[in-house]
Amino acid sequence: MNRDSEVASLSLAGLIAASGPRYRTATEFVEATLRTAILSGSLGGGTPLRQEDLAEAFGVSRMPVREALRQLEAQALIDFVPHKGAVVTEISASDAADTYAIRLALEPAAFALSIPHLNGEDFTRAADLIAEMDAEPDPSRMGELNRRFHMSLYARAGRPRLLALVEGQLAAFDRYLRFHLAAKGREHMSQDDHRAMLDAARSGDTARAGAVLKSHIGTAAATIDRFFAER
Amino acid sequence: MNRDSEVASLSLAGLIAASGPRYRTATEFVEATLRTAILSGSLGGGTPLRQEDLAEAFGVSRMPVREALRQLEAQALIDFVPHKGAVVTEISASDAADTYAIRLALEPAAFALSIPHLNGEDFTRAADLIAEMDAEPDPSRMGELNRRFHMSLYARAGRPRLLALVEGQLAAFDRYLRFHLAAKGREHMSQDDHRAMLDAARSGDTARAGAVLKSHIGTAAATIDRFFAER
DNA sequence: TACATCAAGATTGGATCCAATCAACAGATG
DNA sequence: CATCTGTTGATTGGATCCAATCTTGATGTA
Repeated sequence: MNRDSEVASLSLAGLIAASGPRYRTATEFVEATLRTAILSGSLGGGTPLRQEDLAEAFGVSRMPVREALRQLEAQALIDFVPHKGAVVTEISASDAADTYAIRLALEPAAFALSIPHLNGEDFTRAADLIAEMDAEPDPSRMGELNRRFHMSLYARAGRPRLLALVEGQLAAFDRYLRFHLAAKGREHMSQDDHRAMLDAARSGDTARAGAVLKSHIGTAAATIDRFFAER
Repeated sequence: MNRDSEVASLSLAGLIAASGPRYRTATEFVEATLRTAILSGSLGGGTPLRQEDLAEAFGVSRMPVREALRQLEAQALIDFVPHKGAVVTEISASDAADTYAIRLALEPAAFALSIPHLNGEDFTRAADLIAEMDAEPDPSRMGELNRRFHMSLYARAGRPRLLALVEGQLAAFDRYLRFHLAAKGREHMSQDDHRAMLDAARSGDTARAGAVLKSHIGTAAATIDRFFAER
């Protein structure tokens, strides 16, 4: 066993032990844990993922590991290198730009479709999530809250596949959110954006909501770009 | 073996025999063949797909079948019903609307990013594909040609993940293209749209190109909607 | 010393086997 | 006659085993 694999196993050990929800199948367990580890940065880009090591770390056979890796490959989180094992895909300015281009295309569409059908309960939930984010000290939980906030505003779009795509892109964005938070200290800027989005949605102003959202995503993109440029 | 499964096997037999390209792995072979069968309509919505039957039909074990089904589930082409087997997802007006909403969001973005970098070779290829579509008598090949035409215009967007998403949506669209072709006879309408898209791209008119593309997608959506409404 | 060749190790994809779970149906019972 | 229950059959998820392929390092030679 080489050192990289040991590192991967050690990084995973905590996550595996802390596996809160109980999964229906071992494959789900492995996939969800690996995805969390990659998106949160516990498994950094370039980390090799050998099936046998992962199977041992998870206490399962190689088969659920294999299926989980396939799923992660489909989500562009890992690359398969034939006869060398899977490796966690590297993050890069260009990959981040890709994510932002997709978000910029999809999210305003989902938002516009959703706004006319949002109700009071939705607005309350979104406001609660803003408050939660203001109070949340743990940066690693920020990704989920951010994702839930955005999704709460898109939820009434009535387009399940569109929403699934958006949610996937927001999850992919988690890999970069860490840098964003690091660069912006406590990220008050985007909380202002979030409030503006909610306000616009409340008043049913679809055009303004779209403009705010695009600017929100654009600001985040610029922050990440700057981060990559500065190294 | 129940009758539905026999139908599925029979539908597949031809495709399996005609498998032109040689695949690197059995999983790829099964996945590609099943996807083609579903997208082309050979396997209609609701068809149950039992792993054992498929394994027998493909001449492989259940394992590559299982992995292929997982991939297809991730692409929303099949649903897993626990302890009942997988079934091909039903197509519906609402699902079609979902596909169109996604295309309408993603494709203009890809087009706009690509247009400034398109070169003469790209335009020639696109024009060739239009000519090919004009001459193609086989409706089942139209989907691939249509997809390649669209992708040829987006190819220079420089956003690999965005393009992968777009290509996936265009492939999903194949399931509806059959109805579109049936409704429009020889579909000269959208060939006009295709020429207009190419013209706009050639002259570098990003705004007009986007407008034409949106109208193109909107027209197709309306045709499909009408088709579903009429039954 | 550089390079070609070959053997051993590692890694994956696939096959077969086993256990757990659930659906469906027959039969009993109120 | 409706309903509940127990049993059987079907189906999947997971484990273990095997074969094929590639990488890598050692070794011999020009």
